[in-house]
Amino acid sequence: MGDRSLEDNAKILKLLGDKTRLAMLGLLMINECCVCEFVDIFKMSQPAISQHLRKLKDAGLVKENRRGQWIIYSLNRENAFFPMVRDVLKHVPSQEEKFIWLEQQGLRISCD
Amino acid sequence: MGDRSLEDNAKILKLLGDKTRLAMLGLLMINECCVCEFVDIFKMSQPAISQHLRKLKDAGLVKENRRGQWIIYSLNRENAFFPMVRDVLKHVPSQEEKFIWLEQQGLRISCD
DNA sequence: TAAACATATAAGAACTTACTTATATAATAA
DNA sequence: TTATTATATAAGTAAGTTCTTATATGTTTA
Repeated sequence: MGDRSLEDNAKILKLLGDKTRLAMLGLLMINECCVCEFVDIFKMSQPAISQHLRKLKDAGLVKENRRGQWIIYSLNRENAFFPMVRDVLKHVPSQEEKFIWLEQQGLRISCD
Repeated sequence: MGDRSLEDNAKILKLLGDKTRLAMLGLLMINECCVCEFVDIFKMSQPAISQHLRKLKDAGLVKENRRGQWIIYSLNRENAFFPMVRDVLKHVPSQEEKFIWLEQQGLRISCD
């Protein structure tokens, strides 16, 4: 039965069902981002941010790339569930203002 | 900030992030359905089913209609998040086989 | 090399979730 | 009216989630 696939979909949706992770994905849809930027944006402890990113990485939704001392996270557009995530994010308010705010604070690290 | 709306989106996605509720919505996208049919389909206790439906109803995603002794649940297509739910379900395997199975078992109640 | 910075991991606490069993409510049928 | 059927609610429990603080790892800079 196709219930295995349904279950996989549900797992991805559960990951999206947290406002921090949903916003993270919204941000990554616009641009890659490093951990310390997420910390500034969400005003959340660094371990809390790391743990959210770990979940997204374990699901294969994001990938990491070390750039010097920073670890830059980006969307994994090859993931089987990426099309669903993209479609979900079309219904979610744009997170662009958060990048703008980051830039205004002089806290921007990763540039495109 | 638009974070209130983001949070609302996340709440809906959290509801979809459970395989039983996700399948329920997939079924309701095809046809309305009563509680006892859900019980047969998911082979789950009646209170468990009722509690899942309650959450979907509290979020405004489904509505109920009494038909005699049965309470028939259907999608609330007027809900602000319905378009997102519809788009999500496009990425989820069809639940139609569950209705077919129900019919084969002679357990179908609600007809369209 | 030592200090500072960026990130990850571990352990634990508070809260939430998804069941369970028992019981209440409402409609129908005998 | 009584029994049966369909559904909801309540209370309790086990497991899961999301933080916290403390610490470890890896990189850069002085």
